[in-house]
Amino acid sequence: MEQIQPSTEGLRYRKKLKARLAVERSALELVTERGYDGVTVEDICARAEISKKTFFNYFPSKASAVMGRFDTFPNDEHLLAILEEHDEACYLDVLVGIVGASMASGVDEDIVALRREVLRSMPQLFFQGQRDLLAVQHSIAAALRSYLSEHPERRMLSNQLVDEEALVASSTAIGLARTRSMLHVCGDSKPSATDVRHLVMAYLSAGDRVSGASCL
Amino acid sequence: MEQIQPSTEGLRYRKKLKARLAVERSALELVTERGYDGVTVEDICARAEISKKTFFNYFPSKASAVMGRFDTFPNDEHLLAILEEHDEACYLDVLVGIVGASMASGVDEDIVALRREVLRSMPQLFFQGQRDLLAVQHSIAAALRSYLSEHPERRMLSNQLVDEEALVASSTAIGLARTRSMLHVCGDSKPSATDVRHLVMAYLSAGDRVSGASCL
DNA sequence: GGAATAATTTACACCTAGTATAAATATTCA
DNA sequence: TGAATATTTATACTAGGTGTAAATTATTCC
Repeated sequence: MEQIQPSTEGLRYRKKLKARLAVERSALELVTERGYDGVTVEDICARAEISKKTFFNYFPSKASAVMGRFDTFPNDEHLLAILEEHDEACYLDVLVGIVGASMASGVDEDIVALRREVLRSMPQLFFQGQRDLLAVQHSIAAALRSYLSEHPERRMLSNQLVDEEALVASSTAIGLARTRSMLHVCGDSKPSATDVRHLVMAYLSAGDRVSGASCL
Repeated sequence: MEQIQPSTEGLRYRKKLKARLAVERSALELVTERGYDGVTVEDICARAEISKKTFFNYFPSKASAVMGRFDTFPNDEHLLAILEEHDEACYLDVLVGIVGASMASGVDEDIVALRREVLRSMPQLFFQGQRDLLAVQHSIAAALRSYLSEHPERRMLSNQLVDEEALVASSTAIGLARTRSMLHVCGDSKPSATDVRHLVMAYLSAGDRVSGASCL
């Protein structure tokens, strides 16, 4: 029987876990004390007692140490497979679900609570993760290009080209995932992907209920 | 009679304009040749024959030289004033209109065409401007916090806190503006802010017309 | 337990975006 | 032309992020 994860126990593994936690905790504490821009990666390294290079072995960016990594976000083939599989639901909901699930995976309770505190008091941080989300967005756009080409019946913007729908969709999916995260962190409900989509729909259509409407 | 723009003619002004154009042209040409990541700011400076510092006097970031600046985006008081003024329309449409207008202002025909070409062949670039959009988004969020506090009747997410609505709204406005820009650049229609909002609404609701729906 | 081997960490040097400062240069206007 | 002013420049710096090769550290096999 082959093991999927090369090492899921042993000293090496435990140290890794501890180091990763130390980094996340240090990052969140420092950001709480001095704000995002008042903290450098080297500050975080110093507190977590690791080198800068090790930091970047664990986290692809400064933001990811504070905001969480997209650990389990599937690679391109896997993503496509998931889309193929969930052909009963709106693909946007599927994507928003995956992005959400990959955001806070494998992090301990403590860190999740700390991060929530930090985000509640500095909601601008919701928009710091851009660089990391870009990779996610690219994957999504690529997967959708294949998927929608092969399953035109699943398209939701039939008047646009497939490439355009993929572009708009990847952007929308990330936007919905972020909105969901904001609602979850700042409020106290945990809306489903579908809930968030409905909420945003209602939000957008509320625009038509104002006096004059449609002018710009 | 006081002049609003300190100098709208004279050698100094003309040189400025020429330099700015040279930078935009150089940036777009180089990116066409080598891709965004294959070009450094210093490459652009070399071709445009200016120093790096001058580059950053003209443009707040590398991305802004390629994608366009937000020249005329109003400052916080002005933005608030605009919102107060346009009380007949959906505030999202107002914001999307302003963002769109401030993106490609004062640029010559040539550059607009070049930029369009570049974006059509490298649509990932639509997501490069993040850093610059962040400032815009902050302004919007701040303006909305005041505006919605003083005009609760204009709120569109009455079940959430004002701060939450401001957060979601600023994010949504930027998203809509980007979607509009994508549709405009990649397609050949120029949808209005309201059109885009309606299109996205239709898009989101199309998700409910699939077989199973609602699961994640 | 100890040596060979493999995985990680580290120090170090490097690249690039972006900022600050002060000297040099160009423009304006009298 | 020359004084006042705006702009550019050279230069040096900070910070995020990457690549490389040496040094640690864990594992494994005897």
